[in-house]
Amino acid sequence: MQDILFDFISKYISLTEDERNAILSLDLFRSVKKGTTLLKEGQKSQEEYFVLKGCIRKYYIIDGEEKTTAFYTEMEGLVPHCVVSKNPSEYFISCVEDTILTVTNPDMGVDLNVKFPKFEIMCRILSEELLAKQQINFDEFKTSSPEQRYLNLLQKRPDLIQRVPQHQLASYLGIKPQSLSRLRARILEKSKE
Amino acid sequence: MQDILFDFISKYISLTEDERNAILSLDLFRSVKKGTTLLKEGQKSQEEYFVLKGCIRKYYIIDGEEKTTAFYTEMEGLVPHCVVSKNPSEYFISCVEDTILTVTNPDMGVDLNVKFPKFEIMCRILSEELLAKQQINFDEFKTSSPEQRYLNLLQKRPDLIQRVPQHQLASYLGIKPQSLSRLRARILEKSKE
DNA sequence: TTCATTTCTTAACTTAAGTGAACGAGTTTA
DNA sequence: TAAACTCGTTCACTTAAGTTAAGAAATGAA
Repeated sequence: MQDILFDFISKYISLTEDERNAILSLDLFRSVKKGTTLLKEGQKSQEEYFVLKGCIRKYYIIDGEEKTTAFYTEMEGLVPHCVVSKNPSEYFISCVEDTILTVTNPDMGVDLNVKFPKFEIMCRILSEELLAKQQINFDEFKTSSPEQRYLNLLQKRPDLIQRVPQHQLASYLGIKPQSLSRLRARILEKSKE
Repeated sequence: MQDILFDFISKYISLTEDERNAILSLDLFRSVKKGTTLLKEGQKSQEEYFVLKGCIRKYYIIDGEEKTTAFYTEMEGLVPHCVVSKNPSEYFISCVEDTILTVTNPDMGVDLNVKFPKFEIMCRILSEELLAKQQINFDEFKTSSPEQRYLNLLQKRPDLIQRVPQHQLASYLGIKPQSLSRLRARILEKSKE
């Protein structure tokens, strides 16, 4: 399981045996069952997550309705906003599938960064990459219709459509579950012609 | 003019006289007239911008139509995606108003980071803050209707609605100019009752 | 298995956004 | 100054998403 993590890290920096052991000694790995809630609205958690296997989602509850705004799958990391802001969380995080992830907190990051400055570099690169990706995603979302967004998702993350319930996908696309159903039927109808 | 920049930096790190001079010696400041295009689709620019005064916008041209996806005003910085990806730009950047900004390139950043490691720290903090803000923004966009988005903007950045043309605001809100007009009329109508 | 719950789809109706066209006000250009 | 543009608004019409409700299918628990 560790191998997945080290493979990922090796894309950004190379680690010595010592450094690997330092990481392993932190005991980061956790297995969580489908449906487990990792973070609740109102909590002041300090936990950061990195998904090794499985899928977790972020969602708000607005007027009693769940609004899923993000999914994180293999090789994707999530620093909840409350960790950065030190305020109570505005949202929930829970497991869509049985999931294996690493759980860290900012102090551990600081420790590692002091011992191994390489880490600071990797974190900066990761954060910049993520920001760039995020902005492109946001732009695509703004400039396209729900139908285009769905077709786009079908291209870019076909796995998500398989592994995630429709009603969660719907709010991820910014629409209601009924509209997603209808939209899918419409696309199917078009493709028949 | 420099004071604005140093005031901003001082929120994150404190600078010595030497460091200030090193920054000033780089000759970063540029004044640009309203309407000037800083970056065109297809270009491989290496320029990063930080707005000291004025307003710039990022827009795509899709099917011959301008789609504005972001505005950057005082104290906001922008690293175009093409700088990170080294690919031709997917979008344009131009000035909504007469604007004063700093223009840097990644090499200058690297130089500064080597001479003054503080800079690396500030960049990381900025990038993390920005990512967090960006994600909250995206979540809000996904979970609200065009009308809610407009009302939200009215709360959070009332200045934008004054200084930016309506048709640019419209695509920023993910809708057509006509729809924004109608939506505003609708809100006005409601508030009369 | 059976019952309850969740999830997905369908349908009818409402509401709002997209589209195409027209108009007036304000700007720019020749 | 006149013509050409740009910008915002309005209107009529089309299309798609929101809403409410109902029912079928899948899932989970007793």
